[in-house]
Amino acid sequence: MEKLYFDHKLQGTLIMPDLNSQEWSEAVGFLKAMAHPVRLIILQHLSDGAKCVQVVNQIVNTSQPNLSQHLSILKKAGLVGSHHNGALRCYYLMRPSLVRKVLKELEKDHPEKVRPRDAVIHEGKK
Amino acid sequence: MEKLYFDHKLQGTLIMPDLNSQEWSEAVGFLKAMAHPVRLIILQHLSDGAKCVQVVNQIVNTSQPNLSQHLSILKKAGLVGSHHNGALRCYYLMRPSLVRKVLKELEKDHPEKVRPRDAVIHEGKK
DNA sequence: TCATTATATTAGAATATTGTTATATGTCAA
DNA sequence: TTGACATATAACAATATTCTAATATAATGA
Repeated sequence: MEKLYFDHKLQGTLIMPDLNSQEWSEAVGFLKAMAHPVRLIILQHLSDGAKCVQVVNQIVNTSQPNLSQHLSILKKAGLVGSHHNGALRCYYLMRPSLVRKVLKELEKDHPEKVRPRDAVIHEGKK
Repeated sequence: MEKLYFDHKLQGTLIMPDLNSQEWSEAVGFLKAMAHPVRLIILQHLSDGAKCVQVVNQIVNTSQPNLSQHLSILKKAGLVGSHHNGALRCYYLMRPSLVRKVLKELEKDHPEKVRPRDAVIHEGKK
């Protein structure tokens, strides 16, 4: 993994032009972590406030070990953190704004007006 | 795949409460499609305007068949569409607003202030 | 200390994703 | 029609992800 696909020095005026290689990987890591139904549900509920595993386990319909693994994946990606609360362990968002905004964008799934720009670029090889 | 993890009828005031099962799958599909370095680069560049495969191929550092496969994945997910332009094929965003906003959120990677809410919920089993 | 509860870790099979190589299809221009 | 170019598809090996079952750890209360 972590093959280098792209040299960002080439860029002009794009969204995300200034991310270095590591930040780019982090961004992909965020998306990967979110791209699973169980983990997206977890994030959805953590964006409503920190919760202990017990509670999350009641919400998400999967086994305890599986839930624990998914939480671990979210943690490694840097999307959530955790702290102890007695015998319990509670998780919270580490990137609350990112997570909430992405969820909101996914929510309003207005099939947007697509207007393929007329000026299509096709220079071919130089 | 497509196991059912969650019954949305349970929900209170969450982000994305109103998505039905199919819409939820679509949302996860969007994230999955975006969660790959090559595909994220493609989306980044398409968000700057429709482009033909040739041009994308100059930007992304991978083989032609591999690029074609990634474009196909993006298309199946519903994130991009394509049209012919003579012998060329051009791709454009089908969800421009979604893609751009997610990219922008990933861009400003301000490690956000995390304030785990004091009122942690831990009701345990009823 | 011992059980109990809460959570994490490990191991492994099943499945999915990825990249490469080879080949197919479609368009255009000569 | 033929050849060159542009892109897609198929087949397959390599790798990654996922879930389950079993086990481990850690805190709490009797």
